[in-house]
Amino acid sequence: MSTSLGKALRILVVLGEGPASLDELATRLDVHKTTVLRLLRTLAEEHFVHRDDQHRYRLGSRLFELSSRGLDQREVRTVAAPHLHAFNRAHGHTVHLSERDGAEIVYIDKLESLDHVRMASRVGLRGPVHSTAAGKVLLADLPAAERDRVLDDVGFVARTPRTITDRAAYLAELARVREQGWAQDREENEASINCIGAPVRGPSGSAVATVSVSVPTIVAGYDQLIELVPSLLAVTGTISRDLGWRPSREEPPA
Amino acid sequence: MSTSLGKALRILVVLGEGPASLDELATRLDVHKTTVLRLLRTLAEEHFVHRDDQHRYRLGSRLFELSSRGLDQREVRTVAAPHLHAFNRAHGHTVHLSERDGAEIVYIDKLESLDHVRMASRVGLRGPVHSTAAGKVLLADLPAAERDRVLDDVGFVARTPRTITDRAAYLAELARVREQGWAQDREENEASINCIGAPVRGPSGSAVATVSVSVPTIVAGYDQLIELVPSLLAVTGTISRDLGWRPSREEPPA
DNA sequence: CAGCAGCGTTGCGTATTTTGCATCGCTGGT
DNA sequence: ACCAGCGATGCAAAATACGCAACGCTGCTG
Repeated sequence: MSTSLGKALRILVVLGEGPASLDELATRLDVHKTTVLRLLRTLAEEHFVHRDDQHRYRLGSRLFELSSRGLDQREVRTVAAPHLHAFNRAHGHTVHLSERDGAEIVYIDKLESLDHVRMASRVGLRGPVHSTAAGKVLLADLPAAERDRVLDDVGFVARTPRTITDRAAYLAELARVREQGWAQDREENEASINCIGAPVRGPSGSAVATVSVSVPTIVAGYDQLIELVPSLLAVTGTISRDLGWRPSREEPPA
Repeated sequence: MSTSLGKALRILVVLGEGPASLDELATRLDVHKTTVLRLLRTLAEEHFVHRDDQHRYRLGSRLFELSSRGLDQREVRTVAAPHLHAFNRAHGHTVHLSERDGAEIVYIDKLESLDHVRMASRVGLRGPVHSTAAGKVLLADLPAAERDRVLDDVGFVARTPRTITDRAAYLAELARVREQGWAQDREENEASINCIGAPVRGPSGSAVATVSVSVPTIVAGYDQLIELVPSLLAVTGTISRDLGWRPSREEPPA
């Protein structure tokens, strides 16, 4: 639509991979130097990009500020933060808070594992809804009509040999998740990483976000991970109540 | 320079203040609805902006991802993080890590105070170099020539009645800071907030960043804040050594 | 139930903007 | 001192964004 804006945004994305010079950017994006230069100038004026003494560009402070502001605008995140910290300190595993956006989930908070094995995930990153515990949790809770509409957009690409790639099988999995109140992902999204997730509910009773725990198989086996389920459900329960959820109603009216 | 890009960036800035509708954005920015719509579409395509079901726009996940990446690219931040956490846990006050950018300082990390009184600062925000402890630290360490060049860009605006607004007085203050190895700010940047800061040094011996502690006067008086100086110097010393600084040389060769 | 108001959306002609080229200037290396 | 590499600039051509006017949808209100 707006081509110059599109180019500018792609510049930012490329800079996300690391600092770069004007030339590098022009080459990587296949845009003429002069264009890139001018876009960089406006980006720099607004501090979206920073130009250092050696004419290298990197992401600028406005981006950090906006991100911080945007994250704070999410009520779930603010409410969940202290509980996630406590949970992370208690068990030491990587914890993610995610929301759904169409057929993808987005990490809106992440707490690093205390071991030295770290995951490559990151706040703002997106993942498929069909291969993650977080995705299963959020889809399981959706009214059938909306869920089906979302499923139409799911490509069911096999991320690992264990990924569920069949719509019917996935629906069965969702039923299981709904019944037991939490979801698992046994190396379905990333090889050597297991994950469990449970829903955070808002005042209406519907799932607004998910807390999930990711553990590399070398750190802890599946059985050990499953032992964390009660603890995980306790955290999501607390966060939900803090958000105004009233546990009384068993089933949301759908 | 690039007007449409400029408009798009301003859209992002406005959205930083909170979600908004197409109309609100068009009015606030004084840009025609149709233009805003098209810019929002390209922004949304790249996930810089998110459009929810009710046609309200908010900042999108790409921003969060880029911010997270950009912050990780700063070595200081990664190295400093664990030490800052420890310091924050030990004393409970707001801690900032900042770098200099021209005549301003930029917060590249922030740890919240553990009391309920919180500061309005934020990662990515910028502050004047002449009224903050962080600014004093970073300027004090600069070679005279470069320092003078930076000072030419300092407006010396009075942020509070106590702000140093005189170049000569500021130079004297910098000399004091250089001598004692740390800086203070007694309600010079914000009324009712005192602050102390100390330099983080890189392998070359020059200050690459600052750690500063901000405390509202109602929480602790100046004298109590000063008691933290040894502890603060210990943290910055540790971070500096982790960055490859060798304490042997007393004075950098300048 | 009908009419209305508010808001988002679209197509199109105009004109502003961006673009790419050629050229210049600076810096750092040999 | 020269050359190579890279960043910066002015200008003319052209693609692009712009603003207008009008449409359609949704949710009120009479």
